[in-house]
Amino acid sequence: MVKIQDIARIVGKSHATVSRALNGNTRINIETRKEICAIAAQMGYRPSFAGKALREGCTKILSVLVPDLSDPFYAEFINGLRLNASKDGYDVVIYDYDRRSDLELRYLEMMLGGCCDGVVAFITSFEHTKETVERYWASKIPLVAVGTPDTREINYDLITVNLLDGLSEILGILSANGRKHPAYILESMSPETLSRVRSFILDRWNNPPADFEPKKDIYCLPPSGVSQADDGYRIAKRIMREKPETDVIMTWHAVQAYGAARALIEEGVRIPDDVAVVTCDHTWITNFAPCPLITLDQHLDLLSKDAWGMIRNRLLNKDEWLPPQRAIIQATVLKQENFFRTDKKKSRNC
Amino acid sequence: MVKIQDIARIVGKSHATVSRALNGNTRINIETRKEICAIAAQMGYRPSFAGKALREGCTKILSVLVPDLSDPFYAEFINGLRLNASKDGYDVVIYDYDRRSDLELRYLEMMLGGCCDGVVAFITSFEHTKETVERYWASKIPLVAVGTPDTREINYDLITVNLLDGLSEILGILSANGRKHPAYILESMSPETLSRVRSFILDRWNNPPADFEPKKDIYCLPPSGVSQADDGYRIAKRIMREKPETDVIMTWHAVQAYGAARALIEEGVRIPDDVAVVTCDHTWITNFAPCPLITLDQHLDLLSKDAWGMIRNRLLNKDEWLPPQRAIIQATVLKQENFFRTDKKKSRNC
DNA sequence: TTGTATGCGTTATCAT
DNA sequence: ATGATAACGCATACAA
Repeated sequence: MVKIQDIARIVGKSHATVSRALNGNTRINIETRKEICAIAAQMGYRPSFAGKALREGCTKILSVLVPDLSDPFYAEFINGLRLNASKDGYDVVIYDYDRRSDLELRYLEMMLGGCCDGVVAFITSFEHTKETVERYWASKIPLVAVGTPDTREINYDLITVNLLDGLSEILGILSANGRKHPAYILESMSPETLSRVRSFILDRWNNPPADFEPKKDIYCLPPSGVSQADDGYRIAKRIMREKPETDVIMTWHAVQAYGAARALIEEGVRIPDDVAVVTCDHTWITNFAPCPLITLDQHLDLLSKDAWGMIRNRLLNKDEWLPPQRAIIQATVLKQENFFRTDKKKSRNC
Repeated sequence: MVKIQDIARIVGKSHATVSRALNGNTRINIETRKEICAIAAQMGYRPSFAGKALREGCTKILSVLVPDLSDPFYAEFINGLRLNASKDGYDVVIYDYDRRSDLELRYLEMMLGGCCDGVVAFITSFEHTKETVERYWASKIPLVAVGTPDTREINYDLITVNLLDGLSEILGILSANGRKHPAYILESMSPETLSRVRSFILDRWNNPPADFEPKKDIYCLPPSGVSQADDGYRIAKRIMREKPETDVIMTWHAVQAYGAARALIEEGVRIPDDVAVVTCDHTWITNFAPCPLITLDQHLDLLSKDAWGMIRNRLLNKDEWLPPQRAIIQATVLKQENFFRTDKKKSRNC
C-alpha cells in the first residue's frame, strides 16, 4: 500500500504538502498540486482507512445489523437506508447475524470500537444485549433499534411498526367473511412479545367461536435451521394435520407464508377459498405471489427514512444529547384481489 | 470512548501495562491484570478499531460485495462464506451495490483503503473496474471474483460456476419431451457474455425446429428498477403475447422465474404442462416453489468454501504471491417432480 | 513485573 | 507556499 510519505519522497516535498495537495487545500502551488495528484494517481495511492479514521475520529460509515438477509424484507429496508444515508455522504455496510444471538451480540460489541459512526439494528431481544445497548448511549454512538420491544429501562432510540391495528382490521375482514378457525405462525420470539401478541389476538378477534382458544392455535417453533420457508412449510403441514378445520393462517414473515402456501397446495387446500393466508410483510414475494394474500405494508421507505433521520440528528448534534427518541410507523392492509399485482414501485437510489 | 490511557490513569499504571493486561500477555502480575480487567469492564472499555488496525496492519475482516441482496441467492452464499471465515477468526461484512456500476466501483475503491483484509466480489463487468481490480493485485490485497468473465488481461483470482453443461442437460430433457419453442430471460449482462450465451444456445439445442432462431427468443431488458421479479413478470407477459407458441421459459435468476411464473398463472398457462420454467439458481424460492421447476444447483456451500479458501491462502502466504487462481464449480440439475420438495439442507454456522 | 519510547498513516497547527 | 511537528489509540521492543 502506497502512502503519503512514498509520494512525498518521489516528488521531493514534505508529506504535509502532499496531504494538502490531495485534500484540496488552497494554500498550495497549483503546479505542485497537479504534479502530486498525477504522481499519486500513477502510483495508485489510496488513503488509509485506519489512518484517516484515527486522525478524524469518524468514518462516514453507517452499519446496519439484520437477523436474516435471506428474507428480502431486510434487503428492501437496507435499500431505503442507503438511499437516505448516501445523500449525506454516508456509506452503508451490512452485518447479518443469521438469527444467532451470539453473533448479534458480537457485532453490536464490535461496532462499539468505532468502525462506524452509527448503527441501525434489528435487535431480537434485549435480554443478552442490554448492557451493550446501554454502552452505545454512554459512548454517544447513535444507535437506532428497529421493531424491538419498547422498554424504558434502557436508553436507546427506537422505531416500531404498528402491526396490531392492521391485523385487527384483517381479523375483522376475515371474521365478516365467516372465518372461524385462525392459526398463527410466529417467529421465534421472546416470551414477553409472544404474550403481547397472544393477548392482542384474544382482544381483537370479533365474535370468537365458543371453542376459540388462541393459545393452542399459536405455533411458534424454534427455527429449523433450514429457512423461514421451511419453518412455514412444516408448521402449516402440522396445522392442517392437527386442526384440519383451520380456515386462516397468519404468518409473521412473508417467507413463512411462502412455505405455508406450498404446504397448503401440496395438501390440496385452496387459497383463499379454503384457507386465507395473511402475512405482516410486503415485498416482492407477496407482490408477485402466485396466490391471493392479505398482507401488511410496513412502508419500508418511511421506516428507513426515519431510521436515518434519527441517526443523522444525533450525528449533527453530538453536543446536545436528546432523551431517547421514539417513532411509530403505521402498517396498512393490502388485500390482493385475484391475481392482479399492485402497482407499488420500489424507490430507487438514483 | 474510554481508551487505554484513561484506564492507566485510574489504575495508576502505565498504558503499556494496561495494554498487556488486556491482551493476555503473560509478563504481568496476575493481580494487576485482574484489577485492570475489572476496571476496564466497569468503565466500558472497547479497543479502538482504527487504532488497532493502524498498529497491526490488519483488520480480521472479510468484505463481500454483492449486486442485489433482495435475491436470496447472495444471502445463502454469504452464510456459507461466514461459516468458513469465522473458523479462522474472520468477520464478514457485506456491501450491496444494488446493480449500480457506480456503487460497485465506489465500494471496490473504498476497500482498497485497507478497511478489510480481503474481498469476495460478484463483479458485473470489468469494463469500468479493470484498473481498480488490477490495483488489488498490485497491493497484494486478496480479491476473489465470483461468476465473472474469465480474462487473462487482468490479474485476479476467480471462481466460476459451469452452468452450460447443466443447461445442456436440461435442454436435452426438454427436447426429448417434445418442447420446441424456448425463450430466454437473461439478466442485463455485458455484450460479450450475452454473445457467449447465445452461441451456446445455438450449439447445444438438440434437433432445433426449422424456424428456431434463438436470437429472437432471448429477452434481456434493462432492469426495471422495481425488482427482478418484476422484470421476469413483464418479460414473460411480453413473451406470451409475442410468441404464444413458447413452451419453455429459461431464466437466469430464480427471482425472475418467480415473476415469470406469476405472469404465466395470470395468463392461464399451466406449469409445466404448457410451459416449462427453468432457472439457474437454487434457493428456498425454488425449493418451496408452488409449481414444478427445473433448476440448477450452483452448490453455494462449495462455492463459498472455495472463495474463502482462496482468500485464506493469500492471507497466509503474503510472501509467495501465486499467479491468478482459477476454480470452477459444476452446477447440477434439479428436476422437481410434482410438488415434492427436495430434502437439501442448508449448512448452518453452529 | 513494569515503564519508556516508537511507529502505524493521516490531517492540522504553527512556523518559516 | 512549504516544512516541521504533534496527535489520534494501540501494541511492542527495549530498558529498567
